[in-house]
This record gives sequence, C-alpha cells and structure tokens, in this order.
Amino acid sequence: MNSILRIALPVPLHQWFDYRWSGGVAPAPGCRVLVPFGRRRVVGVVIESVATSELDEAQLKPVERVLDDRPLLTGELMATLRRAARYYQHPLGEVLQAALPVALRSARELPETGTPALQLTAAGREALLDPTRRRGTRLDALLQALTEGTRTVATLEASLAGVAAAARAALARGWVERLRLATAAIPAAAATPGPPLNEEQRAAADTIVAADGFASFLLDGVTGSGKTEVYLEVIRACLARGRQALVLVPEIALTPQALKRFRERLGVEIAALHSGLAEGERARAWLAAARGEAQVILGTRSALFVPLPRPGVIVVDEEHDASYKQQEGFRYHARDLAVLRAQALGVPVVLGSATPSLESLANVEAGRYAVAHLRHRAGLAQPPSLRVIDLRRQRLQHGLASPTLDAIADCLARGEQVLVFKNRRGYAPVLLCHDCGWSAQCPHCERALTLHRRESRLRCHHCGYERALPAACPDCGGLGLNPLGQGTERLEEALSERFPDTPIVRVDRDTTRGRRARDALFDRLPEAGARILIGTQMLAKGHDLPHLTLVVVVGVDEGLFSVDFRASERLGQLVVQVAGRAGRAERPGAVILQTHDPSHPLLAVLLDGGYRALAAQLLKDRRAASLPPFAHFALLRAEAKEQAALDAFLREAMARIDARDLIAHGPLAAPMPRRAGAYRGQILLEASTRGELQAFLPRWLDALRAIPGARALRWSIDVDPVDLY
DNA sequence: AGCACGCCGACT
DNA sequence: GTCGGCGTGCTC
Repeated sequence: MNSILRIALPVPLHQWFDYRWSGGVAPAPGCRVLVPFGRRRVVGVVIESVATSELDEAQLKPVERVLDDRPLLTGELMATLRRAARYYQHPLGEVLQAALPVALRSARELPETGTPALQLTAAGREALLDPTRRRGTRLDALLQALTEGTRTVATLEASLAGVAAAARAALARGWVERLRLATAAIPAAAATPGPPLNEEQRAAADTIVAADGFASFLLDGVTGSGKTEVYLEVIRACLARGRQALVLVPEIALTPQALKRFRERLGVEIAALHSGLAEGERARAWLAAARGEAQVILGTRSALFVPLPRPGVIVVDEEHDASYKQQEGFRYHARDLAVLRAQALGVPVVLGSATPSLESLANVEAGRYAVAHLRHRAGLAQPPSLRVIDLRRQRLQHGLASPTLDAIADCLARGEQVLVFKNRRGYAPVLLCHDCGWSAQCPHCERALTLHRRESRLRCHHCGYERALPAACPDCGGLGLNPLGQGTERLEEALSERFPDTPIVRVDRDTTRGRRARDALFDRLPEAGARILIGTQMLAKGHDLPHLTLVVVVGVDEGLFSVDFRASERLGQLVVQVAGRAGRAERPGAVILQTHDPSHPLLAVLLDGGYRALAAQLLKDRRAASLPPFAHFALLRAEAKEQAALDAFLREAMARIDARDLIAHGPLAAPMPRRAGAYRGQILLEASTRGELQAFLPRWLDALRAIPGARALRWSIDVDPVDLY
C-alpha cells in the first residue's frame, strides 16, 4: 500500500518531514526509520501515516529502512512526548531523540536484553570428566557450580571469589558460554522483610495503593521518617499486581547501596538508568523496561522517558531537587512531566521530600495533590537543634567566628564528626590588590576569578578560563594581593591550622574529579573518629554519616540576600537537609548558622517553625509578589558575539510581544552579561496562568525565527525556568 | 544542527 | 594559480 509517513528527525527545526512509503504495512507511529535527509542519512521516528502531503509526491524521498518491527516509543509515551515538546516549545524530533538511549539513536542492531549468565558447554562437561583435571581451583569451582545448571553472573559473583578471572579462562577454553537470561526466567529471590511500618507510613502506603488510576501524592516526610519504606511498600503492592514501578532519584542518590537495598527488599532485579552506565548497558536496561521484563526501573531525570507497557506507579524521590530540571537543550522538568505522564498512564504518582518544593506545596493547597505526612523520625527523640551565630563585630578566622570554632572543638573532643558547609569551591572568590584596587577578572565573563591557592591558579567558575597566580599585582607591581571571601579550600586551611591533628576531608568538584576519586572519597566519609568534613552542595545528601553530630552552614547570608527569588527557598531546604544528616538517637545533632543578620525574619520563622513554617511564609510572599508558583514564567535567553546584534534581536523580540495578558520584562542584561566571550541578554515573560503563556509562545517563537540576522546569535526559550540566568 | 555552495585572502 | 575562511540556504 502506498502512503506517506510523517517523520520527526533529530534536527532543531519545528517541523516534520514527509517520506514516501511503498510496500507492505507501513511502520506504526513510534517506530524508528532510516531516511535520506539532505546529503546524509538520519534516524527518525514515525509520527503518523497520512494519505496526502503538502509537497508534491515527486519531491518526497522514500524511507530507506524500517528499524523496528514494533514501536520503540509506544502510544502513551509518544503522546506524552508530543505534549512535552509543545509545552516546552522544543522541536519534537529532538525531544524524541532525548527520550531514546544514545545506543538506540543510530541504525545499529538492538542490544540483547536479559541478565548475563554462564552455562557449561559440551566441552565443559567433558572436561569435568577428565580424571587428570586440577581440583580445588577457582576454575574447577566454577565448572562444578555450573553442573547444576545455568547461573547468572551476579549469583556466581555472590558465591564464588575470583569468578571473573575463572570465567575468562573457561570461556577461552570453550568450556562455558555466555548467554542472557530473560529476567522473567530468573526465579525471584526471597524479598527481605523490612522494619514494620509505623502508623503514619502504613496510612500513607495504604492511601497510595488504594488509588484507582491517576492521582498525585505529596509524601511530606521529615528526614529519617522512612519515606523509602513507604515507596517500597507501594512498589511491592504494584509488583504483586504484575505492574511496573518507575522510581526517579537525583543523580547523587543513585548509588550501588540504593540499588542493593531495592533489590534485596523487593526480591527482583532492578533496572538502573543513570549517566554512569555504559551506553550499551543503558540501552539494555531501557529495552528491558520497554519489553516488560524489568519490573522496577530506578533512574535519574531522563529515566522518566522509559516505555512502561505495564505501568503501576511513578515515584519521584527528593522532588524538590533542582537536578530534575534539564538545563540545556530540551529544558524539561522531570518532576512536572512525571505528573503529566502518570496522568497519561492512569497510575498514581508519588512525590517525596523532607523539604517539598513550593510548587508542590501550592498544588497541595489547591487540592491538586493529596498529601501524606510522616512526622516521626525513626528511633530519634529530637530533631537537631538550630543555633544562630551573629557574625557582626566578631573577629573572624577565615570566615569562621570563634563561637563556631569552639563548638567544633567540643564536637571533636567528643570524638564526633563535623560538617562545614560552604557553597563555593576554591580558596577565595576575589583577589584584590590592596595598593591599587586591581582585582583579578575573567577576560571573557566580566566576573572575578576564583583563587585556587594549592594549585596557584586563578580560575573562572563560569567559563573555565584560568591563568597562573601572579606573584605581584599586574597593574602596580605591588605585593599587596589579598584574597577576599571564603571558599572550601580556605576553610580547609583555616580548620587545619586550628585543628592540626584532626583529619580533614574536603568534598567539592575539585576533589572529586573522576568517578574513581569520587567513589574512593565517599567510601572514606562514614568512618568513625573525630574528623572534619568540608563540602559544597554535594555533601547535602548522599552517603550516610553515622558519626556526624554538628553541621556549620557558613554561607547563610548569600541565601538571605540574593537577587534570585528562589534563594531563600533553597537555603531553607539546604539547612533542613543538612540538619537531617546530623545526630543519632543517642547523640542529638546541632546546626550552626553563621549570619550578619541574626534577626532576619525568615531565619526566625525557620528557627521557630522549621521548614513547614518557612515554606508557608515563602508561599505567602510569592503570592503577594506574583511570583511562581502563583505566576508562570518563560525566559528567552540570547547570546551574540556582538553587543549590537544582541540588542537588535532583543529589541525586535520585545516589539513582537502582542499579548495583552502578559507582562514582558526586558530586554534585560543577563545576570552574567558576558560569558565565555559572548554578550548575553534576556527577556522574561510573566503570565498569571499557564494557558495564557502557552497560547502566546508558539506565535512568538514563529515571529522570533523570522527575525533576520538570527544566525549571528544563539537563543533559546526556557518554560518554567528555575534559574533566571 | 549538518552540510553544501560560494565568493575573497595567503600559500604549495 | 589553488586551499580555505565562514556567510547563506536548505533539508521531505
């Protein structure tokens, strides 16, 4: 049958392309096809099959090859991705591309799914009969284990030491062969029972399990209240009904320990999807989910786009975490799309956090989400105490006040651990000449260079520019170069001067380059004994630190006095999250907040009423100021090599705003007006409803694309931006 | 985004 | 005389 296939291609064009199809049954929507495109061949995805094209049939090229006999992106997923492309104003072809694992974006064969396993060959059985073979070796043990039947590599590794080397030897001799077992063919291990659920956990799990079809739940549970136990109970019920569970976690939370916990507690293999996996493995896990073999999928942001033929529930852990927002290209928010997807799938979605986002709290207030509270910290009598230390007129030692240092000394004397938290790496964010006023600036970004003292480098944290630390002021030749402000490296120096015999571990992007360095560092963190941990955001969660009892937050004022309206929300979440890391039942935790404004109203609210009270106050402020979630933003970012080209484009863009129900702010200089040599500016659109914004944006983007000279600059639109820069 | 075509400067 | 700079246009 002859027909025309409408195909989305991975190009940044807001259009589809028609191709000729002749032959048998046309590939279904969601199948990948290889098509000629210009001078090259690209992999596209079939959107629909139509009878006529706007183009002459003679202008259409034929589809070269169909890559899938069944759709890879099935009906619901395709529909959700089309909605997402429309909502975020991003080309569908690129959205579909982003949903596919990299290994499936090319025309190569699909990798096999299933769990790697080994079995004996005929030669292997013969070898076992050979009376002269050596006994008691690892190779022998492997062969013996396989006489009872095929074994998965994972089970062998669990019971035999050195199995990898033995397997290599056996494979080389042709005694064993590799195969992949369909996950369903592997008998489920017995699920290890967990602690009994308390009343709150039981109630939360029962409510979620009882949901018939789509429903959104906010699981608002203080740190240590056992949110994961509720997830596990909900997932167990979901598996019992033969359905799949999708669990999203922030990147740093997807650890081997987390996977192990899920595997043991649920008694099934967990398909992991995260950026650390090799592309082949990622594609395998994705396909295992798509074929319904994987029952539980645990992954980061992009795992949201895994096909789920038997969907049961979607869980978004730490839903307030900013890493759910993709910050380039297809700028989607995985938490928001998770709700959309759950709706399309007709399954419940659970958003969990100890410090819920104001967006989710507003959705609870508006009755769109049901809320379940977990208020009890398991086995812990008291939440950690918060203490404010007034920095005014204090003599500071590299940014630390003496009461802070005393508290650290006390904690160390008890043999416990301290975490000093500072959201800025390096030694000092500014290097200033005391004689002439010169300061080290990035030549590309008009921002101060950060001093990295140990390496004797000045580095731009925005574009990567770096230079050697000058011995004297480049302007006046004077020797009065002074570091201003604190970074983690300087805190480390200050603390090692004051506590010379205490081991200090610094955890930031500088000390965790490379996965191995990172894993090694994190493995050492929980060790017992007095020690000081210094870290950036990376340390706010992740590994369990059983000996930590004191947390010092050094950069409180940045959160209280930022131009970013979300800074106070983030500060509150950070303080509560790090506070949750401190203390155990027998040793209560303490948190010190250093500030120049100890009577700041938001600090008072946080101290009196905790995150709940702070969030309520912030929501009130946001409503009064018409800020998200009570207003809806879209941000147009543009950058150009020439200031004039940037100005002209933004002026034109402003002139093309014709909607009266929108407020346009701009053209604005970007918070970083120059970055990596480019001039940057933006326009912020504000609407009181999503509908108004959504109605206007497609029209505006069409107009923007028609602006001449657009090639001289790069621009992009960010719907629901989380960072206004 | 690729990838071509196309029209002006320093090199085998 | 050519190799190659990146401006402009197109891709079913």
